[in-house]
Amino acid sequence: MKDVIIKLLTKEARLKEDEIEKILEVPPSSEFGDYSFPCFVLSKREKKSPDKIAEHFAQTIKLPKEIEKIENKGPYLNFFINKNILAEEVLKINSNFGKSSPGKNKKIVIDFSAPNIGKPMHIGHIRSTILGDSIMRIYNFLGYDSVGINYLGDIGLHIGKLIVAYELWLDKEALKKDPVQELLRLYVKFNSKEKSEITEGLEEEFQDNEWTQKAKEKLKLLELGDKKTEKIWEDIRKASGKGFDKVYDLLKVNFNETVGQSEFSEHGKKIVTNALLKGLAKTEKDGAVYVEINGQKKFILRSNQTASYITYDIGAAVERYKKYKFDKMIYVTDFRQSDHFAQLFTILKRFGYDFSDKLIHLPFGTVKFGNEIIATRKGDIILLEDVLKKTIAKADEEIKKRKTQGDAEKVGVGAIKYLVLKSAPSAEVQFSWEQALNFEGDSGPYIQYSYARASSIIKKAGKFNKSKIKIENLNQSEINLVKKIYEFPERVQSACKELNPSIIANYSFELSKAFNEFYHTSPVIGDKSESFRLLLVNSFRTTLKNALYLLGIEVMNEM
RNA sequence: GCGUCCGUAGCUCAGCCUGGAUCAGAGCAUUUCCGUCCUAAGGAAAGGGUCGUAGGUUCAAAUCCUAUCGGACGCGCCA
Repeated sequence: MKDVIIKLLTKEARLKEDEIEKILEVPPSSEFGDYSFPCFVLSKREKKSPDKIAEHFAQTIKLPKEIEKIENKGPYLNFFINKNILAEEVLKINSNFGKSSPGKNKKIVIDFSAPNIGKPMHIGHIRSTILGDSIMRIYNFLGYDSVGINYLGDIGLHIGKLIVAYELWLDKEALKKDPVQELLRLYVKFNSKEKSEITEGLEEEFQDNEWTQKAKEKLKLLELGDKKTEKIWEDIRKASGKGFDKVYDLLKVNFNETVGQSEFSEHGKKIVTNALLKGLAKTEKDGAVYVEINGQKKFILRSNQTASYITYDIGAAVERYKKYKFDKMIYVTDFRQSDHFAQLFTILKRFGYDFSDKLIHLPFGTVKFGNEIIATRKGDIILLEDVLKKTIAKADEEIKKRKTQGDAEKVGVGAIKYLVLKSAPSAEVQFSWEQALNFEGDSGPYIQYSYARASSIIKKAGKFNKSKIKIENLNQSEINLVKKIYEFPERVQSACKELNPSIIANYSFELSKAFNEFYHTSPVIGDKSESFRLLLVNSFRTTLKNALYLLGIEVMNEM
């Protein structure tokens, strides 16, 4: 429909297609038509007022069948498209609706979730996980071949701390019963010990005390391959992995590859050594290696010759490119790491890796609870598992109240996913129980509910009667629904382009709203336009299902 | 100090990249109405905003530019 208008205008207004595409807009109200062309741009060339130009077009343009009428209103040329033809198009859609293949033969690697071993997943982690999963689904939907990687933080000082704590205070029974809680207890206990020895007046984060030293020693032992320490590390990884899997199962998030950061220590160091030989990096007197970026030293190897955070990332990036030859790799992490990734990309480029141009960092804002940013160190966190349990319990309650056949897990998980995805990635997210447990209005359950209602109609009707369809005299709610459905493919494409699933989340809500209005004004079964409306409901259902699929939210026929 | 992000109704957020039309849109909360009818996790309606502030660019600014205030964050041989 839009392309018909664009074609028409290229001829009439003598502008290029992409120019028109840019200017053509959707008017603020449907009284002004479905598309609108503001004539300001032409007024200079034509030496006429935009009002006059619009008037001229309105009188002279010959209309193709897809367009019902055009009107000039001030400087605007308004197009009213033929709703019957649009409706016909919408009734034809199938389960592939919205798919296209701009991504054919293109490979995308997405690095997301990436929790730290030994720490539990709390609500601060859900964003990377849910966002990354959704972005992967969107890419796949558009024909890309995407690979999801979970890059586990299995090395670093927090591991050293845990090993110390594990040796001193482990409660074996507790670890068996609830590995996540026990590891958290150990971690918090260590940190409180460490903190108790901080000297007043000095920057606490930078202080090394007896406890910090112990943790560093363990880390060194681990690097040297000490058997006993390695065993503990393995135990911690296993226990921790159990906790992660539980969450991923609930969220139905899958990865193509799960790999520990520690794997890339040697690769990273080798690259640094080579760069050093080529004079691309410099050495400090004490042996630490650095690269100078904008006059600042960025260390890529410590003085004791062990790897730093960025060393692993350098190794991992190079190895991944070797393995996947990706067209794009996206890191989905907290915005606080923006500088880190900018530096990583610069370093790779300087070291001669041209694929560095294919790397993208998708930063997202912090999830806050009250005014606090969640810190594992203090232990005052809300576990992701608990959040999910609570929303699922609420869903269960609601289902029981209604005596229907809903799936509490799908509803509860859907509520959380929707809550996370409806905000643009760059925005900070304010987590509150009130919002998480609100199943009305702009929420996941509202949308799932619309789907269930639609299913219910179709179930009751039994079968479609495709032969007897007449499309005429559509009412406003039918037109709105048709138009909304028709928008879907465009929305998917912009969500992909902008790496922003909230576009689809908002769309799902708008679509559901359009359906619910239709539902109230237009009875389906027994009505004289039953056959048409039934097919419309079916198209709605197909579209909503696809939209929710892209968000990782499941639908059900009853709830 | 340098840098990044955010500031739109009481609260949570769309819209800003790619400036346009009458009242700047939703949801929650508040007030009112809708149940013999496909699931009321629904629908209809009301109140509520000088789009942080001040300049500028433009025929036109929530949207672009500059400055400024407020908030979050980054600048470590932590990850």
